[in-house]
Amino acid sequence: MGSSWIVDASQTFDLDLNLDSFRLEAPKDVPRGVQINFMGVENKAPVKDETSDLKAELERMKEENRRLTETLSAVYENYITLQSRLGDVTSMTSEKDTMLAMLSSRKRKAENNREVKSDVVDIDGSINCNFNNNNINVESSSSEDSCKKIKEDPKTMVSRVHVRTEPSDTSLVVKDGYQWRKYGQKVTRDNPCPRAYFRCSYAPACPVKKKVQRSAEDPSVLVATYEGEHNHPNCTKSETRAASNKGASPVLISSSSASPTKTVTLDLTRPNSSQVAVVGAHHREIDSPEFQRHLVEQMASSLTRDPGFTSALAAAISGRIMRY
DNA sequence: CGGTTTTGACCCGCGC
DNA sequence: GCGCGGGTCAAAACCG
Repeated sequence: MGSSWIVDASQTFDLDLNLDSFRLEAPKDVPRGVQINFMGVENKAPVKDETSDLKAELERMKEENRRLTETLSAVYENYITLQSRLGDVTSMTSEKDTMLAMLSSRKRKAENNREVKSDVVDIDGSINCNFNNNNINVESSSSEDSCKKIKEDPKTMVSRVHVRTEPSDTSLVVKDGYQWRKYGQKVTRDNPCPRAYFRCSYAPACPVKKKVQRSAEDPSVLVATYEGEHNHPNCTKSETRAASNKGASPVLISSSSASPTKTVTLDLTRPNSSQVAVVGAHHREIDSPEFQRHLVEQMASSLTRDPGFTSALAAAISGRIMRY
């Protein structure tokens, strides 16, 4: 594993989840029919009592906020530690795979061109981890791909995205913020699952192509291979509308032809995960406002699409209302 | 009605 | 030259 950058999304936007900031308990001695406001301030209370109450409340909230911040920091550190350990373990695994692949490569020289996945993993030493659904692994290479056209044109960028989907999901749809038109499907020799061919339909002149096929080893994993670069801006809305709720939703990290290798691993399934670890990506791309905006959009859409998050939010709100 | 998907046919490069 | 396999074409079907 090479150098790495940690992008802390909390640097760009604050998400204050301290629900205790919105205390809705009514004073116990408030008679029925008396209207109170949501700040817990009784209109008829004397000014001095009100001030002291507010001060006490403020101090208590500060203390609670401090404790929550410490807890969050501890969780974040644990996350980073686990992430690095996982990276170590998987890189060791990929090194072992490299040795095995090298030993067996001579025996199956004729099939080397079809061993794209393992080759890319060997060359990149990338992480191929799957925490749970929607976990994504993006691999990119500029010249190591087996595709002949790519070898003829070394500037053509090829990136590979691994998307874990629901086992019941049989569609070959990978939502990546662009609008695609399927132009072919083929059953290949080394994989019983058909491979779908897509072109970017947002711009007729856009040279980008996408191939999507289920992994032969793990049918719940979709492997999307992107060739070329989009020559137009993103079109998230149209893609979202066209793809509806079907398909997995990775984050597309557009790759420049100059970067030989790129691995991006995102875990969008944790509602509290505000950290994104980007390994081996170009710093300028991470710093770019477009990248960060896209990141935030994807995080927000991931949260709102998550039924668990929305139901928990609804339960929390309704619980507060019922208590009140 | 226009855009998308499906699917069989066709093209092309590679290995034997 | 021939067969094989991956990639593309294009007409028909489908859908909103």
